[in-house]
Amino acid sequence: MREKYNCPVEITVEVLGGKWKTRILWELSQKNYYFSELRRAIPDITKKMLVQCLRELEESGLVARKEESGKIIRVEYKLSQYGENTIPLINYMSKWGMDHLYFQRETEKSS
Amino acid sequence: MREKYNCPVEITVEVLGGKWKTRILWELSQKNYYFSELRRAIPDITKKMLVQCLRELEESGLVARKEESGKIIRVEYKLSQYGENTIPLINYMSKWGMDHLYFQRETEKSS
DNA sequence: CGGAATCCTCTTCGATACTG
DNA sequence: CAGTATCGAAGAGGATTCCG
Repeated sequence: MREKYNCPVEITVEVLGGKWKTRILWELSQKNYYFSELRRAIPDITKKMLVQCLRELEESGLVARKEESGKIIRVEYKLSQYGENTIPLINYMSKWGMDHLYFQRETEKSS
Repeated sequence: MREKYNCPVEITVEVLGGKWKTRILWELSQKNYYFSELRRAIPDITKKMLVQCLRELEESGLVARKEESGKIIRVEYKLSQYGENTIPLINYMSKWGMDHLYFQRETEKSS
């Protein structure tokens, strides 16, 4: 986090910006995921980016990581309690995206 | 716009993503701006990026551009009627950013 | 004033290989 | 299974110059 922001949306862009973070949060808003499940849910993300984004979301306090040690190690990811505050925002972004897609399709037709 | 999306937030990221677009929309949600005013309102953006982002927001149908021809050319930018639909989203992102800043400051204290 | 056009840098992201 | 570590490509963004 920087020291000074001219506008609060800059903070949001800094924390949730980039290609993948909102997508990951959207998945985690549906249910908890093991790492490998999350990869299957987002097939086009690379392992590296998934790890990297999850780490950064964890650092931001939005995502909680739980290691299940056994013969095979599984790691569960879920929204932290605080992270659940992002759900309305993610839902809003999701709705806006769908509406915008519809708008685009309509304006294409009439051109 | 692509053809296929796995998740609606991808659309939103594609249209509003990047460092500047939400910031510009936030300014335009406050009032209409002449180009030069907008530059002063967002001092850290370069002229190139401002022009580029405004063009893309125009193409997306969110921003309207009005040229005032006179001795000196002035161009007014404002949200299009459709673009006003982004205001609630921008406000939500703004509120989330402020809340998150507060959260970060608090968790820093206790560490 | 409001751009367009280059050129260049830096970050983001992807591909691949390796590890406990 | 859930990661690290490197390397390289691509694209976003910045600095500068020129234009009507």
